[in-house]
Amino acid sequence: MVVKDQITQQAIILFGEKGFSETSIQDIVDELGVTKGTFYYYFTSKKQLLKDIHHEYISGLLERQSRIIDNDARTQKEKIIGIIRLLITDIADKGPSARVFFREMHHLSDDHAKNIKARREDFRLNVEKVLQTGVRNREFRQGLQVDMIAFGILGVTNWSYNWFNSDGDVSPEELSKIFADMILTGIVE
Amino acid sequence: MVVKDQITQQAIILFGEKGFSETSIQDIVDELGVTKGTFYYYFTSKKQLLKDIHHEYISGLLERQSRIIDNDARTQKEKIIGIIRLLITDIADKGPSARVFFREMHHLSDDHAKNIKARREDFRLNVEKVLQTGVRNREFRQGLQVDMIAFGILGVTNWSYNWFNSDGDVSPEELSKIFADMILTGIVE
Amino acid sequence: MVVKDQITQQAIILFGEKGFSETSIQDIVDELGVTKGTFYYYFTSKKQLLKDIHHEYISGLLERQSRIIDNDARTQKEKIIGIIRLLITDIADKGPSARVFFREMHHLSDDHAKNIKARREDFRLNVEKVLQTGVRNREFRQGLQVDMIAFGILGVTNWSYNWFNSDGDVSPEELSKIFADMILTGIVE
Amino acid sequence: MVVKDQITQQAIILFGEKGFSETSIQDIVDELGVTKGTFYYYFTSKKQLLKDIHHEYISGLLERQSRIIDNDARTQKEKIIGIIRLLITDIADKGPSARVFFREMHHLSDDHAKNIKARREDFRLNVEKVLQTGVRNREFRQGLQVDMIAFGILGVTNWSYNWFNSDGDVSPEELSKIFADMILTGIVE
DNA sequence: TATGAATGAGTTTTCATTCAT
DNA sequence: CATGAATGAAAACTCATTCAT
Repeated sequence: MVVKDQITQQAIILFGEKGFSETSIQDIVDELGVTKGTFYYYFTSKKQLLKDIHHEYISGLLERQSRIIDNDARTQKEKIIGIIRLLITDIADKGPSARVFFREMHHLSDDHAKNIKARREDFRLNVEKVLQTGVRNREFRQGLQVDMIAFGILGVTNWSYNWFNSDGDVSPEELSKIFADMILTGIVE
Repeated sequence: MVVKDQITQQAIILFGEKGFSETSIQDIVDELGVTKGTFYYYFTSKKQLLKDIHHEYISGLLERQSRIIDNDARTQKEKIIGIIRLLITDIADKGPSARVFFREMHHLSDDHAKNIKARREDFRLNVEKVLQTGVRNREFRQGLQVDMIAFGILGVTNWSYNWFNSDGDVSPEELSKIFADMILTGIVE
Repeated sequence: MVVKDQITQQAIILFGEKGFSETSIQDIVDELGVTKGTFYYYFTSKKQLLKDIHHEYISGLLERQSRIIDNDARTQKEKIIGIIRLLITDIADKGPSARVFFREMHHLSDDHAKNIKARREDFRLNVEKVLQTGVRNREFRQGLQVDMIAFGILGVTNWSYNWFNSDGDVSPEELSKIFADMILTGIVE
Repeated sequence: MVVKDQITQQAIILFGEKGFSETSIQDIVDELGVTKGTFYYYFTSKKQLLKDIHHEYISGLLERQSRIIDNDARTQKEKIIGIIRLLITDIADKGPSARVFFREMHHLSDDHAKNIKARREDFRLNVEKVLQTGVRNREFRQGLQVDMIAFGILGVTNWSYNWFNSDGDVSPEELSKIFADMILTGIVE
C-alpha cells in the first residue's frame, strides 16, 4: 500500500510542475522505478488519481476549517484570520498539492467534479456564514455583500499558489497577517 | 486574413471551455469548416497560437492600464479603483479570453513564456508603483508592504475568472465597487 | 481512397484468418506498409471497420437476394435454389468476408449491431416469405413451420463457412445442388 | 476441487455471453470472489481452460453419439433422428457451453486444436458412416454424397446455437422433429 | 490452497505536424 | 490560399502471467 502513496505523491509533484495533461503515467512511474502496470493495479485511471488528490486536499481543508469555525471562543474576525492563515500556510507547505488543487480542477471528469465542486462550495459558504454572523453582531460593516466578499477573500488567498514562494523574504505567517490586515481594515490611511 | 482571426477567436472559445490540452487543432478547424492545413498556413504551431492569444490579451491590459495610470488628474486611490474595474470588466466581457489568459499560462513554451511573463510582471509592478506613490503621499497606510498588497489585489480580481458570471445578480460595475471597497477600506465596522 | 479499400481488404483477410480480436491494427497496416495513423485517418475505430465490412457484406447479399425473389418468372422452389446457390457461392468466392460475417458478428458494438442484425433478419424473413408463398401455392408441403425451416436452410448454407473449401473435390455449384436436393426432397429413398 | 469447477462453469457463462477474448480472467474470478492467483493454481493458462471446456463438450457428445449409433436395434434413419435430437437438445440445455463450443473454437491454440478438431471430425465421420450404411441398405437415396450431406445435417443443427431459444414457442423436441423431417423427406409436396 | 503485488508486452487511440499538389 | 493524405511519436489503458509468501 506504500507504493500507492508513493505514486500519489509523485503525481502531485509532477502535476504541480508540469500540469495534469503534460504529465504521463510513464513520467510518474519512471520516477519510482515501477511500471505502468503497477499504476493501473492501484488506480483505475489517471483521472481517478486526480480525483483522489482533490478529494484528499479538500477534505483536509474542510476539516481544519471546521476546527476554526466551530471554536465558539473566537470572534468572527478571528475566524476569518484563521481561515486566511489556513489557506496561505497550506499553499506554502504543500505547494504542489495546492497547485494541482487550484489549477487542475477542470480536468476532473464531470462525474468526479460534482463531488469535489460541492465541497469546494461548502468551504466558500462556510466563509460566507462567518461573514454573515460577523455582520449581524456588528463585527463587520453593515450592508456587506457577503457572498462577493467571500469570493474576494478566497481570491486573495488562493491566487497565491501562482506566485508565493515560502523560501522568499516573506514567511507564510507574515503573508497571512498582511492579507488579513488588508481584508479587514483596507489599505487607505 | 479574416480566416486567421476566426481561427484565433474559435481557439479562445474552445481553450476557454475545454482547456488548451483538451482542445485539438481539429476541434478548432472543424468548427470553422476549414482543414488542419489551413491552420498551419497561418500558425506555425499550436503553442504559437496560444502565445498570440496571451500576447494580445496582456497587450490590451497594459495599454489600458497605462491610460489609467498616466492620467495625472487621478489620485492613486482612483487609479487602484480603475485597475480593479479594468480587470473585472475584462473578465466579464471577454470571459473565454480571460480564462485562457489566467489558467492556461503554464502551457506556454519556455521561450514564449518569458516575454509574456515579463509583461504580466510589468502589469503587477505598475500596481505596485501606484501603491508606492500612494503610500508616499499618504493616501495609503504607512508601512504597507506594497509588493504583497499588489499580489493580493490581483488575487481578488483575477480569481474571479473562476466563478464570475456577468449574467448573474451582480454586474461587473457593482462587483468592481464591492472589491474596491473591500481593498481600500476593509470589512470591519 | 484506394488506401481505404486496401485496408478493408487486408482487414477482411486477417479477421478471417485469425479472428477480429486476434488481429491488431498494427497487423493490418504492417501488411500494407502504412502506419497506424493512416488507419485512423480513414476509420474512427477498429469496430467501425468491422461494421463497414458487415454492412458491405449484408448489403450485397440483400441486393442479390432481391434480384432472385423479385423475378416473377421463377417458382418458389427455384427461388429457394437460387438463394442456396447465392450463399454457397458467396462463401466460396469471398471466403474471408464470409467468415468475418458469420463468425465475428458478436464483436459489433451494440450500436452498430442493431442495424446489421435487422438486415440479417430481413434476409431470413425473405426466405420465410418465399417458403410461405410456396406453401400457399402447394409447391411446398402443407403445414410446414416456415420460420424454423428458414433457420434450417440458413444453417445448412451458412455453416459451410466453417469447412467449405472451393478448391476441393466439390465445386460450389455442385454443393449448391446437393444441398438444394437435400432440403427440397430429403435423403430417404 | 469444487473451486476448479466453479471457475469452469463461470467461464463458460462469460465466454458464451461475451466471447473468449472479451472475457478476462479477472471477470471470471470476480464473479466468484476469488483472485487471479487462484485461477492460475488450477489452470496453466486461459487457453488451457478453453481446451478443457471443448474437451468436456465434445467428449459428452461423442459418448452419447456412440450410444445412439451402437444400438443395433435402430435403423439408420432412427440414428440420424437421434443425432439431430442429441445436438438440438444439447444446444437448448447447455446454451453457453454450446456457444463456446461452436463459436470459440478458433481461439484454441494449434496444439490444443489438433485433438479437439480430430474428435469433432470423428463426430462428423460417424454421421457419414450412418448415412453410408443407410445408402447401402437402401434406407437412403442411392448416389447420396454422404460427406456433403453430413456437413449439411450438422449445419442445420449446429447453426441453431446462433438463434435458438428454448424458452420460445418451439420446444427442443419439436425443433428436432421439424429438422429431422426436413432432412429426411424434404419440403416439397 | 490461495493471495496480492507486480510486470511487460501489447492494445487501441490521439494528434500535432509535414508536405506535395 | 488551401487541402487531403500521411506520419510518428506518444498517450492511456489492458491483461495474461509470474511469484514470493
